[in-house]
Amino acid sequence: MNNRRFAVSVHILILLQQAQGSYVSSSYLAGSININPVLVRKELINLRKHGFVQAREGKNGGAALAKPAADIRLADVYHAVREKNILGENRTEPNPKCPVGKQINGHLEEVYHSAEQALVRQLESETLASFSKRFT
Amino acid sequence: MNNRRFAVSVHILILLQQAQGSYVSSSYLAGSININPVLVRKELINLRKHGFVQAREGKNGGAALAKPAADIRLADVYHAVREKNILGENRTEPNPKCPVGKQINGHLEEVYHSAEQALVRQLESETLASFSKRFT
DNA sequence: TCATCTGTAATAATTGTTGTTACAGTACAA
DNA sequence: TTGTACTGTAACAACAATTATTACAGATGA
Repeated sequence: MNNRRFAVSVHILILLQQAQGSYVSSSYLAGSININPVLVRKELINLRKHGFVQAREGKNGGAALAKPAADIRLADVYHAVREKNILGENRTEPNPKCPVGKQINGHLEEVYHSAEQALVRQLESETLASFSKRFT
Repeated sequence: MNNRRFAVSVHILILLQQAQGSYVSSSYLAGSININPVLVRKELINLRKHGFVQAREGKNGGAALAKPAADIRLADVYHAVREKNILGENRTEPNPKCPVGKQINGHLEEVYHSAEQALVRQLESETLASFSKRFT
C-alpha cells in the first residue's frame, strides 16, 4: 500500500455513500477524516480512475459515488490502493552467491501471493453497502 | 510489522535449518541476507524470545534452531514479528464530531481483524520444514 | 590473553509518508 | 463578466519510520 490509503479511501466512500448522490467537497471529506484536503483530492483521483467516484469541478463541485455501493467490494478498494504485496516487496537483494539468498525472494513471493489472496478473498465478502450498514 | 522483518526472520530460519544444528554467526547470516549484522542480531533476539532459536555467545558462537523445523509454522514467524494489524493501525484520529469519523476506526478494525485472520490461516499451512523443501 | 563472537545502546543516514503552499483552470451565480 | 468556490496538480517542507553504522562491554574457546 501504504496501508493508510485503504482507510482513507473507505472513509471517503462511506461519506459519499451517506451523501446519497449529492456532491461533497474535498475539504468536507478532509474534515471528517482529519487529514489534508490535498491528500483527499489525490485519493479521489485514484478512486475515480478505478470508477468508484465521479468528480465535478468548479463551484458546488466535489465528488460523488459513480456506482451503487453494493457494487463496490472492500476487496476492490484494496486493489485500487494496492501498490505491492502486503507482506512486503522484497526490497533488498540478498546475496546471489548464497544458495539460499539467490532463491529466497522467489519462494517468498509465492507464499506472499497466496497469503494475500486469502486476505483479499475475505475482503470480497464485504461491500461498501454492507459495510456502511454498520454505521448507525 | 514492518514487513521486511518477516522476510529477514524467515531467511534467518532457513539458513539455520540448513546449518543442521551447527551455530551460525550473525555476520554470516547478514552476508546472505545482505543487511547489517546488528539488525540480524536484533532479529535473532526476537526469534529467541519466541523460542525458535538459541544463541551461544563468545568465540564460535552464533545461533541455531531451538526446535524442529516442522514445528515452526510461517504463521508463528508472522506472529513473532507482528507489531500491528497488517492492514494498518488507525494512526489518525478522525473527526469525533462527524458521525462517520467517530465510528469508522472501530468498524474498520473488525474488517482488518478478519482479513488478517484469513492471511494467518493461510500461513499456518506452511512450516519452516515444508518451505525449506523449495530450496534445491 | 588474544581473537571471535553476542548483546546492546546511541546515533546517523536514508527512505517513506504526510502536510503545506501555491496556482491554473472550471463552473456557478449574481 | 466578475467574484467565489471548487478541483487538479506540482513542488517542496516537515515529520516519521526504517535501516545502517559505530562503538564497546562481556562471554567463550583456543
